[in-house]
Amino acid sequence: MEQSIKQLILAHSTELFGQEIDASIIQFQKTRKDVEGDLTLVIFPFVKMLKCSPIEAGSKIGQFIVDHISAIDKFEVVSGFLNLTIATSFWLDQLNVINKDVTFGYVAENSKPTVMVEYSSPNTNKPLHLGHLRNNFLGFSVAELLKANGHKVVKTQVINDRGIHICKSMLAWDKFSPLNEKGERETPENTGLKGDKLVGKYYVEFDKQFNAEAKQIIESWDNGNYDNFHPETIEEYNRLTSAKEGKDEKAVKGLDDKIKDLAKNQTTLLREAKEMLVKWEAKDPQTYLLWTTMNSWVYKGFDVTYKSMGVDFDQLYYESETYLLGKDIVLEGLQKGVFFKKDDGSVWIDLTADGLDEKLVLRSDGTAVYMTQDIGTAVDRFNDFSDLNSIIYTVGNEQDYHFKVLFLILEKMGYSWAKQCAHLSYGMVDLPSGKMKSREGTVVDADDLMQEVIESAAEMTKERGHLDGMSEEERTSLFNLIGMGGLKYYLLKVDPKKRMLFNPEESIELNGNTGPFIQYTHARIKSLLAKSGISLETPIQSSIELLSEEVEIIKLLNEFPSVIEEAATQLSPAVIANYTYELVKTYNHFYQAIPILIEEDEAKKEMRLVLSANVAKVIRLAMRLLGVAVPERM
RNA sequence: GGCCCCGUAGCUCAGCUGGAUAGAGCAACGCCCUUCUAAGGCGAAGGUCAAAGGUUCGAAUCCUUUCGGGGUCACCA
Repeated sequence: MEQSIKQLILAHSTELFGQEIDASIIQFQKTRKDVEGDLTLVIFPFVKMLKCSPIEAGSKIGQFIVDHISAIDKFEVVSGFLNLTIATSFWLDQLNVINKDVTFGYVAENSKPTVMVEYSSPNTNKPLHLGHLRNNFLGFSVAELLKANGHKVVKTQVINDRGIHICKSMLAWDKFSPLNEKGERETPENTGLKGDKLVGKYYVEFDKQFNAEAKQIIESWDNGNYDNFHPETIEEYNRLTSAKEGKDEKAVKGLDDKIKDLAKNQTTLLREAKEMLVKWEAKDPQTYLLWTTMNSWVYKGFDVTYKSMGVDFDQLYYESETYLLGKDIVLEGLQKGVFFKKDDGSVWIDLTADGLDEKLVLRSDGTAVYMTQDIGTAVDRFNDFSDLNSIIYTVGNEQDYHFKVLFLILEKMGYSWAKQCAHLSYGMVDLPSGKMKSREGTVVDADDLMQEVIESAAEMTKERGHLDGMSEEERTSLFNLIGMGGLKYYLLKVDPKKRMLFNPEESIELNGNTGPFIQYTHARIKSLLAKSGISLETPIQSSIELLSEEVEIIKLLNEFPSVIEEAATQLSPAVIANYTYELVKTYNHFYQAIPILIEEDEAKKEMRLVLSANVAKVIRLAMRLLGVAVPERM
């Protein structure tokens, strides 16, 4: 509709304004709810050209549109805004079109280039937490959005399965796990613990012992006992200690942290962990066995968590398999002169000309760093998928700098696809108590949270739900659907880019802008339709009069395709969430005010049922994009 | 300190490619279930859009500065 008006004005611009006009000055917006009309044209840009008042200009253009487009019934000019009223028959035609389309709003699949969406990408040394939930729900949803917008999508993750952090858990398990009566160390089988939880337990244990050891070292330094330490270390300690003199609290804390780091580097535990990493890189059989065993526990645990989350992956990448390729590419780049080597043998890239720093890409001992493996993984992916057009990395915004550098390196290496890569950077999830810190035990475990949310949904649904005649199995799956739906919606309704606050009480709310509220509306419509027993196939006659409440709904339904497009372009599920909430609120207002089943006029009743059915359909299609299922009853 | 992000109602968030009187939810207050699921609806209340300048017919939205919060600048990942 906007397009046809635009074209009309452009085609007759000379006639109307005495000159050619630029398309950009034709600006439409939604008409305010408190004035009459469906579509508003902003008149201000035309005023100068016509040299008359906004009212005169608006009237002239308005009359012209009404004369030429039959679907525009009338117009009204209010202080520089031309409000156009669209004929009800137009809206009814739209409703019929929407009604016929079972995947209304979705673009035909695979009609656009292939996109890879990376998300989750956990370390294999500890269980998934609340931050991962935001990441996973976001990544999954963005993948769905891109599919609905016509792209072919490959969902992936890279598993950070190697590195010093993994060795820490391995070492701690090896050293500290108690033996049971059979002489076995702790395993998921003999403890009943989920694999990722067991490994995480030892990661925490490592940290505990490690800190205790560092503390002891600092104490001995404080007591003037410097035996067994390198003179340089002692010198550094003395330098840092004396620097504390007369400094404020914050500066002293910073220096204390540096002293702590210094002491940590002297611990036997860290030294042993480093030795283990070297052994691992040398493929020492015993270390390798321990590594594969413990990783397999973690993967089993993750699988359970992913299943509860309702997310999946088409292709997995393991850092342990891509870091070598990364090293090769760095060496290739060194030949090409993209990178340079320092005296100690470490390899760097100089990005100062791009306003960034020098960045390490290979350690002096030749081992890979984070960047090395990310380069390898990216190249690996484009090798694996010949039709791949771009990669979207769902990673927290604390890594903004890393990805800026990564994309720049790939570009300098001459990969044509480098410019297509994007970092879907999302904000951290804060708790009311502050930031989540795994070391301080303030993380919210993903499994625990999901379980709590489902239990809470069960409790509240038993209280107020409509569960008669439902089997135990159906109930369980309903509680799950409501609990998880609420959690996903809660995490996705906020703009991904923004840091967000996770309030445990709000996350299980059922009222207001929540997942269950939307699910409830869907269930209520389904109940209505079930009772009606009407066929929704036959088109509605366009002669029916529409109430403003009905037009409002059709208008919103009509926007759905462009909402999907916008959400996909912006990589923002929040756009979908906000739209759906708006639709549901508008529908509820209608539902409350207008009789549907009890309407005596059959044609009106049928139209309202078709309208309701399509609201339910759009709710379902929209929620599917968020990974949220909707129930038939609740 | 350099660079990046953020600041909208008591709280959590929309609105940001400039357009009409800045919107929701939660909390607090009042009303509506012998009409279809009240997990709902209606009403009232709540704002110096961090502050100050600038651009513009018009600024929450764009630019500059200041203040406040966060992130990042590792031979960690």
